[in-house]
Amino acid sequence: MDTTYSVRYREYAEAVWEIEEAGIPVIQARISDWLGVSRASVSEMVHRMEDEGLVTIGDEIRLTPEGRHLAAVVVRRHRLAERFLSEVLRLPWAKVHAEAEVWETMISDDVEERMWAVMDNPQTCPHGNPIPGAGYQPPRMKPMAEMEPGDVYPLERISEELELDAEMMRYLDESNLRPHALVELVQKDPQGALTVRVEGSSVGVGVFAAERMFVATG
Amino acid sequence: MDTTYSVRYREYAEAVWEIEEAGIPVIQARISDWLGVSRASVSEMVHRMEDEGLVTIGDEIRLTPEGRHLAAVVVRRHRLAERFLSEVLRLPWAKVHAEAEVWETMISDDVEERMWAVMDNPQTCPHGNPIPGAGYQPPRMKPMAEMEPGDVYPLERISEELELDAEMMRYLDESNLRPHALVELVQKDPQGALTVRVEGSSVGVGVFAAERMFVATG
DNA sequence: TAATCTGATAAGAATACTCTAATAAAGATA
DNA sequence: TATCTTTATTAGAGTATTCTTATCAGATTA
Repeated sequence: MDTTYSVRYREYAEAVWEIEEAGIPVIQARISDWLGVSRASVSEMVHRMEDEGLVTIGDEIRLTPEGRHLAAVVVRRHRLAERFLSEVLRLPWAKVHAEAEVWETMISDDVEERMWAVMDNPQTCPHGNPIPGAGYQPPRMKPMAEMEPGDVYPLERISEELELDAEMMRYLDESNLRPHALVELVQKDPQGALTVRVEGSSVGVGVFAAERMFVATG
Repeated sequence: MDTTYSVRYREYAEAVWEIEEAGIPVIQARISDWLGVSRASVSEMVHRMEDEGLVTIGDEIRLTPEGRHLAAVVVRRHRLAERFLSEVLRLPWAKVHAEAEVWETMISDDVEERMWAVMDNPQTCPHGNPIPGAGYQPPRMKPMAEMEPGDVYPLERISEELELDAEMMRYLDESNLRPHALVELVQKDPQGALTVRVEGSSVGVGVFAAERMFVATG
């Protein structure tokens, strides 16, 4: 399935999916930032993808049904791999994202199927992001940045964008800021940086991170 | 470690190792056969590898210490991956070789280490080929083709060359012709094809295969 | 209204392979 | 000895992706 498209096409499709998911307008310049390639390269690639019927180019770049299906496969394998690396291989949290970038392209249909079977049909990656096709029903959520002092909510999700920063992931892991941890907002400084209390200790969270971590409110 | 060399260099190094291990003279034409690329490509590639100090080109192509180390890493990861795919993911035997071709070049140091830890320090791949660096002490062996009617020996090893043929692997698996199975030679036809008895049933084995399967004699 | 910023594109070149076709040398065979 | 086969090499080109540099259109700001 979908070995028809080159690794690079699949990674571009994934990038579009994730940028969309992060609520960022999907324009070429954002894809360029996301993938760390020049804008010229993105221009060429998205046009080739348009020729292949994977995207349409307008005010924004949009996945066609075929492109969306391709992206879903890649994102699914990425998150499933993260889960597998973390749960089965017990690789430290900070490393799973980078490894999964590689795994997402090496997992075949057969291996994917076996991974589902070995784990207990996980619905999200270890950071709480939904695995497409796993039937995850997200609770009501809001960014941690919008909590008020005294609020206590369970952490639900750490965005893909934040996962890119391995240092930050190590910090969150060591601070027990993981999905399902109960988080209490202690205070918010004038610039929006938070102090939260989790498992008995206080932890600082900057604005950038606080806008990309979500707590379940319902 | 060794991300310094491109995937293709690593695959060529692996091919040299395996051709050597199969007892075939390592010349460019054999590498071309083994990898399924043109001889012209092999000529260019081995010269580039010579420039990089990975091989020397003489009557035969020889791995330098650096090239040998590189090849050992790739072969080790290949066989470790086969073991993992077979034992942990329970992928059918006939499929693990092809999957491991992909895995061998994508596994990182971290993942390799975790794979060792999850399995019980395996010494061979599921087909009995030694995992370099695992300290396997091979028993005395001979090709099944050299057995005499009435001989009974445990199967020890199915060569890498035979693994390439997924149909054959399925056949061997279904016939219970796996490492450690006790094999009795029933008869040998004039052209050398064997009839063997394994786990109560009789199985035919052609010359090509019989020369590439080894039984432990000591 | 002009300067600046953001986004998209085109031209031209590089990289790391791959191929086919032509040629040459060495070895085997008749 | 002549021919056939195997092996290695070179020349020339193709592919998929990347880059830098230059240009241009639209939007925003001064």
